[in-house]
Amino acid sequence: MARKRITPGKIRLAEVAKLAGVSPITASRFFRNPEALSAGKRARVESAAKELGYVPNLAARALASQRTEVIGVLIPSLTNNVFADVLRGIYDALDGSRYSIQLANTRYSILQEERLLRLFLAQKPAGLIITGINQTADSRRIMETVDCPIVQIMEVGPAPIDMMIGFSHFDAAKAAIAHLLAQGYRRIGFLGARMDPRVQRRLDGYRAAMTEAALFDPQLIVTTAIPTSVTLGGTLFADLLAKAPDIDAVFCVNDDLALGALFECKRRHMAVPEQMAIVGFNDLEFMASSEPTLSSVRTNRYEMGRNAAMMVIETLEGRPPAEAVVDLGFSVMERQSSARRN
Amino acid sequence: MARKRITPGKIRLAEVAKLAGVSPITASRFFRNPEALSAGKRARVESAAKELGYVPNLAARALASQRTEVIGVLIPSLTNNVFADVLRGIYDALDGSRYSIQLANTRYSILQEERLLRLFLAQKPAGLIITGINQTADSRRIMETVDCPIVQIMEVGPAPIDMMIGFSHFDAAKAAIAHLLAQGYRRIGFLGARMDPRVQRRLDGYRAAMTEAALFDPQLIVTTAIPTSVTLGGTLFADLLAKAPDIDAVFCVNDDLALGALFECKRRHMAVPEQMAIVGFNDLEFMASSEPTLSSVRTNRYEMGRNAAMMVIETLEGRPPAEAVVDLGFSVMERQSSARRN
DNA sequence: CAATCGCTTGGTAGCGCTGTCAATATCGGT
DNA sequence: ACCGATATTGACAGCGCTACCAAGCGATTG
Repeated sequence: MARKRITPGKIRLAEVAKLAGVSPITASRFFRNPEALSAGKRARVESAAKELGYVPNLAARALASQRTEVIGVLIPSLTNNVFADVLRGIYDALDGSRYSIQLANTRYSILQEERLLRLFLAQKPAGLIITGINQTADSRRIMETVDCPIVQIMEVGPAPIDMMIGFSHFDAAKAAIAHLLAQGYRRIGFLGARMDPRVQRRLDGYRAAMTEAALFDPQLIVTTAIPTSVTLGGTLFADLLAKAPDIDAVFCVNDDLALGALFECKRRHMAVPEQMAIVGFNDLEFMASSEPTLSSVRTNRYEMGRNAAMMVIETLEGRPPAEAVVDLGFSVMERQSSARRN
Repeated sequence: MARKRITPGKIRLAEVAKLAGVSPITASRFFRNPEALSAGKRARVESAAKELGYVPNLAARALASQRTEVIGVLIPSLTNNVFADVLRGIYDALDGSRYSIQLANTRYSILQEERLLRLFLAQKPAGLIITGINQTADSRRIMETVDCPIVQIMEVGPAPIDMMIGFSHFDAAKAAIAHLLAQGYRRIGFLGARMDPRVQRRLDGYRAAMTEAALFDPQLIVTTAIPTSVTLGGTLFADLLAKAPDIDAVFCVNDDLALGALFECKRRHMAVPEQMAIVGFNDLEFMASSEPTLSSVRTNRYEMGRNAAMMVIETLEGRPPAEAVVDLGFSVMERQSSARRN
């Protein structure tokens, strides 16, 4: 024999409908599309729901409607402040909306990403936000066949899966180097850690700018696969100085490395910027208040997250954004650490 | 008339069962409790599921079983690095398990927290991780009546709702001050931002230590409700110097403030620690590599997150932890910025 | 040899909601 | 007063899975 209802006191949609004197379907519609009801019934259902403290059962809704109101978010790291800002933007945009977030951490592995993607899509998310433009071929194929809005964030590039929001890491790095060149620096070193695809493109931008200026020298480049940290910034900077003692500036692929380099300069009693200019990337909050203040490339991370989430929502509500690819740009923040030579 | 099945090709449990030559119920059991099956059927169902690429429908499962495999996590901030580490611990602990996370941001508001709590609990989470021990009376009541493991994290205190893992912010701050006193500092300032309950308790610890040493002076305390930042650290430190120019040390409620204070010292050409000792709180990564290296109080944030998640899981699997309240302690990291006077 | 036990397996119904389509109410125009 | 069009409402069945209970089965026991 089958089970009996165990919780006879629970408030279901049927109870609300009964109290409001309408059919369950009408009550259901109230929660999904209130405009479809006549004003009278709408008010009746609303007060009935409030009186009973009704909360819809999302599992039942998801089962019956074959979709969820969950937006999947795939980011490579939870620790990196960069993603903290993006996430904050996403959460802010979704706050108060019907949608919620399912967050997963790919740990910079596109295989892990593919695994998580399959997991997500099996649950029919309402939308998807995924980091970067380098996915496995299988991931791409899966995403192209799935029927929900997808936004790739953090960078822009060719062939978006659906939508895209970010900026050009190549251009941003190139602009940072152009700034150093304009300030009169010539032997500009490069410090890179983790070397994920976006960092690689920053390296490409550096290489392009240096080559154009006929100043490129592989000796100026120090990179590692190790995850970034301030301590690592100091270590890499020491390595760079050992390889190329005559450098007059250093471009760091992120602000942690830049801060580490600054501390290492202090340790060696090298004056910044007189003996060594430093430029970071991302413009985290501390860059503007260090001593000396540190130059960096500002990226609009919060806006990126916020807009990405809004693009998903707008699409879901039938108002897809005019542009599928949004370039948020960047700005080179020129501060004391890269002041003009002499 | 009712709708027809729209997706005839979809792989459901019934298909797996058919291919495996067992009843749907047996197949269902395989996914929930494989040990209950005989070895033969287990293998058959397993290979059938793999062959068809079966992925269970979580909505249907949640609806039928009246529970979910989601652990709710309520934290006050996404930006604060402290919570990033905790989150990483939680995600790591749940990685590979059947459980997933629903994350929400209370923005340091216990009213917001209560709202989110109701939202969460209405969906019958498998467990709950909530920050701190200061909830509204209603929140407490709700949590006490709900039937799922709950872990309060970040601090320990009396009357846990269910389980608890953290450390004493009072003791930690007191130990930091004791360290400064032992090093010979006497006029020790206090810098506080945001002033959430845990920061308040750090202030209490400071006050207790200073009072015991007969050195307490309200002029030494500068606090603000503004969220913390490195820049703010510099500003508050400047305020403190204006109020009490004769201080010889400063205790900052977090490392960002400490870094800001360090930069402000450099700007004023005050030698650290000769003219001004600095101690932070949390021991973020950069504290060990700044110049000079900065003393701090190490807190075990990753472990806190990891253990909290494991406590929830273990309880769910019928192996509740021996101790409901876990004190992870702290350690005072003594570095150059608080080296002995003279 | 029947009774008992423990393990595995299956049948039935229902979890709470919504898609589909039909039915009814409302309305303006002729 | 009639017609068609539009807005509102309702009936039905089913989304995919699992709780509950019962039955099958071989082994053990008195």
